[in-house]
Amino acid sequence: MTPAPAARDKRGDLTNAAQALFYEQGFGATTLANVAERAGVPLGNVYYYFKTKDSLVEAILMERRAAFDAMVAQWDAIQKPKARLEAFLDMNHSGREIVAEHGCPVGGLSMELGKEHSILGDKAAAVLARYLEWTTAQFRAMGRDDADDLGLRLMSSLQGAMLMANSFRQPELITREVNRARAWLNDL
Amino acid sequence: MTPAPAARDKRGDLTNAAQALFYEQGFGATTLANVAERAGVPLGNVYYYFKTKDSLVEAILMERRAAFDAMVAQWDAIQKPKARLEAFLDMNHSGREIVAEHGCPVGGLSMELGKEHSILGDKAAAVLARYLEWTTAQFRAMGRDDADDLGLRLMSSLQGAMLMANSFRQPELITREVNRARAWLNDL
DNA sequence: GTCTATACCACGATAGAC
DNA sequence: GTCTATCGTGGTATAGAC
Repeated sequence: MTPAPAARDKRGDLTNAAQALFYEQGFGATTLANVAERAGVPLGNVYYYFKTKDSLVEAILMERRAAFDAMVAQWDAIQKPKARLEAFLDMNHSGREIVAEHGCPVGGLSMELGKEHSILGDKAAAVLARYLEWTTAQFRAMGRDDADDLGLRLMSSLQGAMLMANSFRQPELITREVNRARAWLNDL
Repeated sequence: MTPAPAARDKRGDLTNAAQALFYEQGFGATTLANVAERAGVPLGNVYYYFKTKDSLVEAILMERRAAFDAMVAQWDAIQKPKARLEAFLDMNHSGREIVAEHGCPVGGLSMELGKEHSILGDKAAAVLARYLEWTTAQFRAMGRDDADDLGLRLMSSLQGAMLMANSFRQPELITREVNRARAWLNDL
């Protein structure tokens, strides 16, 4: 048997590079040459894996959805719904530095792609909707019949805090809002 | 005396066109040819008024600041600070349809320009900061010494609502948040 | 001040050898 | 599957006649 020669996952390298660059610079400002370079792949070869730039961002949206689903799988092992939401808040808080630097990865893409490019914008919004559905489900599990309202309020306040934190480059604004949300959650 | 031949303000036409297009399509996605066409000005002539595309967006940022200052001048004629904030909320509510379609004009520019283009991003953030300063000043006039916190909370919740409303194309999300803010304001 | 023509470059995407 | 070379388009910005 020949020893397996550490097969390289070029497709994965490309989505990783693209994910980071679209997040840091935006979709429009990032060129496929940027992505290829960061992934260590020649430009021409990108097109073997992704026929267009659009299909690349679609792949990233799907990965983000999958990543969130994986987190959800962990959180759903927690007994109490309130504790699940607290875990969700913890995650939001732990990302505060990066978010203050580059904004919310999902919110940012949704905003950019939503302008003019309506097909891709809808796909980004669908990822955001998934976050919203999950938070709403937790409030419902808590027995609240205003769960829709509460879920929206939580997501909306976090999005607002992330936008302000990003505009002013102040991660503490996220800390503040997360703490407020934690207290609010306990008083419900 | 020759009758004044309805002098045309080309510079103004250009900033108006650019304002609308940057808002609808984003800064990066809008070409100077788009702007020129919408303004009814030949492409080459744009450069007589604005040396670069960047200087055009800077001019727009200044106009937005001036427009806000003009609103503020009206609101400041209102006696009670709480009523001034209510007027501010009314304005936010009245724009809900357009905001659901294209997002917050200031927040959107701040987000887009903040990515990579840090100089312009700061200028956009400065406009947002001005909104924040004004709301904070109203809470201070109400005698609250947590005015900083309250001002931030108001702006942040509005930004969050606008982002969600835009992602999902639902103006009612803004109505909801504005109503909540109104009630919150009364209970303070 | 105005406008046409165009330089110049960067990008997305393809062709085609290996 | 991989990679180089390149096409075609469309963008910012300029030159220079009027």
